[in-house]
Amino acid sequence: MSHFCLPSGMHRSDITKVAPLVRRRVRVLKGDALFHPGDAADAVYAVRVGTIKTCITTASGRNQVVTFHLPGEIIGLESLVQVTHACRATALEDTSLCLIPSDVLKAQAVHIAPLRNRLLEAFSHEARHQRDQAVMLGQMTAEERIATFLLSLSERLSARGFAASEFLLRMSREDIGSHLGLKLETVSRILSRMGGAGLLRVRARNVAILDRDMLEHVSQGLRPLLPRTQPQAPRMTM
Amino acid sequence: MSHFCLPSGMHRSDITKVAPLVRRRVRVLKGDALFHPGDAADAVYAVRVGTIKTCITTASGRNQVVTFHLPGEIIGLESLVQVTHACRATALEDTSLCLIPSDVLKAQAVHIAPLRNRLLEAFSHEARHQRDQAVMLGQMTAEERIATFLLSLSERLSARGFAASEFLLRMSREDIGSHLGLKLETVSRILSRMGGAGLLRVRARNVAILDRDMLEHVSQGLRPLLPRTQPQAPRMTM
DNA sequence: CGTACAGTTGATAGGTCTCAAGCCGCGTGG
DNA sequence: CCACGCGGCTTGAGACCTATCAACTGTACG
Repeated sequence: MSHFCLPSGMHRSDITKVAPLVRRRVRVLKGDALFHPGDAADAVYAVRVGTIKTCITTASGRNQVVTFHLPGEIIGLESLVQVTHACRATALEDTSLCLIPSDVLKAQAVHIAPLRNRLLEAFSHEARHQRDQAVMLGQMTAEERIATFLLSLSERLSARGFAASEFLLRMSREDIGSHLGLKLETVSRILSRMGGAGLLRVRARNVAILDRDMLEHVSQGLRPLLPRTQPQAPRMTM
Repeated sequence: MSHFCLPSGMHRSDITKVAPLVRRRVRVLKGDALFHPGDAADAVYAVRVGTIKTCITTASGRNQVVTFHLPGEIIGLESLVQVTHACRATALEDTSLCLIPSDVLKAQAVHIAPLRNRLLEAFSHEARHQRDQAVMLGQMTAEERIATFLLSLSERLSARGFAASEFLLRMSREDIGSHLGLKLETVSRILSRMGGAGLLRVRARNVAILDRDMLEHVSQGLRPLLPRTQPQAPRMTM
């Protein structure tokens, strides 16, 4: 339940709470990086408009999308603790962010109790989010992962005032797959399948959720898998 | 690299730092629970002797081992932020822990800067750990996962002064599988395979790492999979 | 209008799961 | 002390899901 709403970063209200600390705005063009692995980690960011993905590269050179950051969400909390970034943060569309220098944030946290608590909460939230992601990757099928992912996107977007049931996927099929531990072909197939089953309407990167209840059932594995090819006569009378 | 040393909780030195705050000791017998989901989350624990597993149950009723907590590691950091536990913490052997009430910890953190930083670090560490877990589940094969898991155990045990290359698995094959997103049969098969290949010596829950270099190669997918059946004559001269 | 890239779809291969049978170690009780 | 039974573990055969390889379509952009 509560483990499976997978938004990341702080809540909406957090943005306004720390508003006085914001030092400047940053713009990142589609495809450009906000920071690279190895860069000095000296600021925390909040997405104002746009979308950012953070990717990590493993020792063996494989890449994985760790998180998609939507408007209102926080990036780079780790810079309060570490000196360099481990991830690469890339803009999926032209994006503008608020920048708060991490030393300012740390200095202010000494005096302001609510801010301290907010930081703890944000970290805790991040840990929970990553744990839920691990649980998802550990035991969900491809269909369950994609259903969960779409519902999470829907929820987070609607929390920011966007339409809950019709939205644009800012990321490629490959990005989605990377985030969910799947290949792009599998993502594509399952989106098509969900479209065919009437759960979604998918046209390129436009997605409309047509049957949210059913999608939730799928996300919890309560439903036999959707038909792989066409349904056929399910079982003849012997 | 640094992403794949997967210890959880604070470092060794943390234990002593917060020693004055410790209010009492707790003992949990093998198989018993330290706390259940829904229980009030009002304390943070540090393992003194023994091993604890924390499990989460998803909305669909499936269970997953989130973390194994070895001596020196921290449990229940979330209680600084949340009022109830989401996980179940179970002892894998008779275990004794230090208990620090979370309100005491929070109160002290107001005055003691190093403690504050420690808490942030611990949270950040936890988030990183969970992220690495997600990356592992997202793209590693069963062999890579198990190699990574064994190396992580070895590293964490040796950090606490235990032997690095020969240790006892406190958890069942099923627990390992649950933690790694695999079934117990797969865990068993792969341990056997690694034994047969000379990387390990496995007898029941005793594990000895015989070829750490090779195990590291396997953990990074740099090696063609170990032979599935018996090694046979590796390759005859045609 | 053609190139390039993202996405779709098909056929096949491969890894892990499932189901099933047996083995082993250990605690219990005769 | 040994027989027994149970849970944890091993091993095998087959099915299933997802990856892989490949062809093709559509679409954005020069």
